[in-house]
Amino acid sequence: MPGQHTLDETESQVATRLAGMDLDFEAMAVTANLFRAANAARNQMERTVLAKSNLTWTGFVVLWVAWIWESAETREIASEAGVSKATLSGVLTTLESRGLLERKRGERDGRLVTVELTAAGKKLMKGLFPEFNKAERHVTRGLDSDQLPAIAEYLRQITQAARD
Amino acid sequence: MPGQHTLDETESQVATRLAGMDLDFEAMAVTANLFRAANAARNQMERTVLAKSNLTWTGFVVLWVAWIWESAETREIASEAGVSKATLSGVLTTLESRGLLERKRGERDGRLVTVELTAAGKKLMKGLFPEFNKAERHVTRGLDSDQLPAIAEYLRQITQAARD
DNA sequence: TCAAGATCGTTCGGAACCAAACTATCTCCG
DNA sequence: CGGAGATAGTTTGGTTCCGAACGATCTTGA
Repeated sequence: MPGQHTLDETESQVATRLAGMDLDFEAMAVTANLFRAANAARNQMERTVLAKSNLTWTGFVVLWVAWIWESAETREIASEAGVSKATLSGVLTTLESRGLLERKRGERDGRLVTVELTAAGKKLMKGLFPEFNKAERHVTRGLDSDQLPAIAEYLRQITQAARD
Repeated sequence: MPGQHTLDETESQVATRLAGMDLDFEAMAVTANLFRAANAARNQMERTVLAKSNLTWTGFVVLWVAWIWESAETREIASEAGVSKATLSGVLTTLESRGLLERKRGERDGRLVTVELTAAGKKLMKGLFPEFNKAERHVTRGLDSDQLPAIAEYLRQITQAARD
């Protein structure tokens, strides 16, 4: 059955294929598995939690940030959600047209736009987030729970290092 | 200067805002930081390594998989790259039109398509990958190097758990 | 006071992205 | 054989995504 490789097969093929090159294989393994893990977790959550509410990943993250902060400026949201301001602009239009949030021009500074969830948006998040959290527990269930805080900290280090 | 929050500020706001709800905050911290880290690392690498070759992230990953396996079937590539077959189809068309790879219909099985890098594609990857690996080292530089294998293993566990 | 520059969000063009529908091919079994 | 069903990749339609260019607004300094 050619066509599907296990993680181990892939990594040993990588080692063979790149043998002799002056590379940091341990750093490579960390980043490669970082992307694999993030992708797999995202796909899983999109399928099991978000699809039934007809939300995209980014749409959910945007709602989540605005929900957590009660009201957020767009540049905050873009930064937290990890998308460009151009992308955010389109996503906000989509979510606004579905009545989940509202844009408000800044009064003190006319360039700014703040985003606030509508009642419908708040209700959606209130119902959805516990389910989302269940999925978060699901994808981390293979980890020793004593280690979770340490793992979160490792990931923060990567984020920090990647930001310059 | 409102507009930028640190990681700590964000996490403490989350804790405050969701206090009292029955949630697994440690699992939440792991997944939230997983996505932040993957995003930050990806953006960093796109800017510093991929942009100068006019490659998208996915384009690079597709080339990388085909390069590592010498020749790969599209379903393998889609699975390794973490994209749908529909997406892959479009990306392959883009890369093929740029002369970086070739599609070949399977001879034994006429449904299959295998992908192989052209000479130009191989040359590109050979020059690019060491630079990419430097960026991989850069984003992991905040981690204790003794811990790297263990961290890679944690991430494999997440990938595994998210796959069902 | 008022231009020059900085900063913000939107728009534009083109690539990436997915689910669902579709075409082509293969496999299985009666 | 030969049709029913499974499997592979492509197409379609609509959203997300980004960099670059753009207008609008604010800030700064002469």
